[in-house]
Amino acid sequence: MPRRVDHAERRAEIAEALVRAAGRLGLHAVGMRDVAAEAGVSLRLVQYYFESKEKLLLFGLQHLAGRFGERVSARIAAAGPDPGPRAVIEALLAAALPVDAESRTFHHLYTAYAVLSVTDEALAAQPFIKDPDAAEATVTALLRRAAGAGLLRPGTDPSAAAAGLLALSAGLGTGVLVGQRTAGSATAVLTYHLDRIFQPAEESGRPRRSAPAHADAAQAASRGDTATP
Amino acid sequence: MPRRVDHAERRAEIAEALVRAAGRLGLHAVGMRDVAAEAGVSLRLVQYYFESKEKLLLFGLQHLAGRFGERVSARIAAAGPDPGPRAVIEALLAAALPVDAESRTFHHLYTAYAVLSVTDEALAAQPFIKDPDAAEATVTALLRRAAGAGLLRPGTDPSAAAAGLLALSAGLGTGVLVGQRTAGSATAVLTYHLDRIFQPAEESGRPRRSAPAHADAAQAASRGDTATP
DNA sequence: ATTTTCGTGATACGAACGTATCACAATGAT
DNA sequence: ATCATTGTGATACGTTCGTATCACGAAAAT
Repeated sequence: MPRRVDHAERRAEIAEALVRAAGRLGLHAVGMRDVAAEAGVSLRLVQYYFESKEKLLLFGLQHLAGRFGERVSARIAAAGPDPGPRAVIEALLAAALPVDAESRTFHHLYTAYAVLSVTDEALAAQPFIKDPDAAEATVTALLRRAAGAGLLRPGTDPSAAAAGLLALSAGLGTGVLVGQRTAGSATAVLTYHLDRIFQPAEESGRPRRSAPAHADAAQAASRGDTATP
Repeated sequence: MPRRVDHAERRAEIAEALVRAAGRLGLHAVGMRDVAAEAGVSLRLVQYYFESKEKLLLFGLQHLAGRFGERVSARIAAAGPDPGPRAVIEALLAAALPVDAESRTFHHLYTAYAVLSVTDEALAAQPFIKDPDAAEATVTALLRRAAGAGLLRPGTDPSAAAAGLLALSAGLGTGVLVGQRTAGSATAVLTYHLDRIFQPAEESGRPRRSAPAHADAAQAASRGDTATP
């Protein structure tokens, strides 16, 4: 049966299997055999396409980061053509919240990798640690632009606010992940804090694009139940 | 040599050893033999005082939570007699930031446990998941009190702000842990956000107790270097 | 004084894991 | 048509892990 096969594609499939298996069993508990079974191939094949477990893990992380990037881009694109700074930031931050199965796995494994990177220097050297840095730079730039356009409340420091938003989103995500907080409440808290940064929409001319102002929903949902009807 | 021995104390010592070993090797990599070696006892003793690894891990988590609680209390007590709401909140949040070796280990292992709890229901059922809940309730109450005393900026929602602060602190902590952010920058961002919640100090009568207003240090240090001279 | 219980060490066991080896079929090159 | 290369399966190896077993010394109970 051994036809010529696309290595990159094969590796991607196996990485996908790793992500699925790790999402189910936990990254610490997943073994080569689990990945092989999940991918529907033999153990040997996993060994063949990734020489060692460490390389598999590394590639899995990169694969995950790539998929996450695509997800964020898609969300931003879905915010419509030429979205305002707030819409972009909102899409960016919301993409990181574990609201569905896919983003839940993202957050789960990202956190697991982060924990591993504390004691594994090969992982610590990986650029995924620097990804948040890039995200922060992006949000900072966005906020600066918004500040220039007078969209922010006075006295807002774009750099500090950006760092805060990213950390907030990450912290909320973890809260959702461990079941301490619902996805709805996390979103509400996020919206609340965006409202504290962005100037409230003025009631003038054309209807505003974003922020349908569930500012009060924030307090209601902040502690508790999902928004699902 | 076998004199009568205090079980509770012994278990605490072993749990301490577990924490040290896990802080060094990572929670995923620590085994019973590592704990035994770290505690300077035989493998059998670890087995004797904790029947299984799972029980050891569970006890280790509780032990860690206990020590963390003491740390927070000490920080609050160190804020002086009858400290204001802001001082208490500041102490609470700052205690969670990984600024020294001890708090670093706290954050590292807490996060590791949190990740494990996603796939391990025995861990998920553990009350340490609920501890953040209690902290959030405390901060919310504190903020409510402060709001009543007119210490907060108008329009602040105590519940949403409390949730935000806790999540912010957790997120910043993770950033510091993985080396994406320095302890100094995390503290600065935290201070910035507290400044955005609490009313700025009025320049009246007696000198104010807290908040020496390094509000501008926040922007300077937000991206970068430690505060160490 | 004897017996029972408690604390401790040494060592063994079975399972699971990552990795390595061997064999061989299918393909592309010559 | 032959040969080297590539893809794949089956299986074995050595290690490490959590746990279990056995033995024995010291204290407490009788």
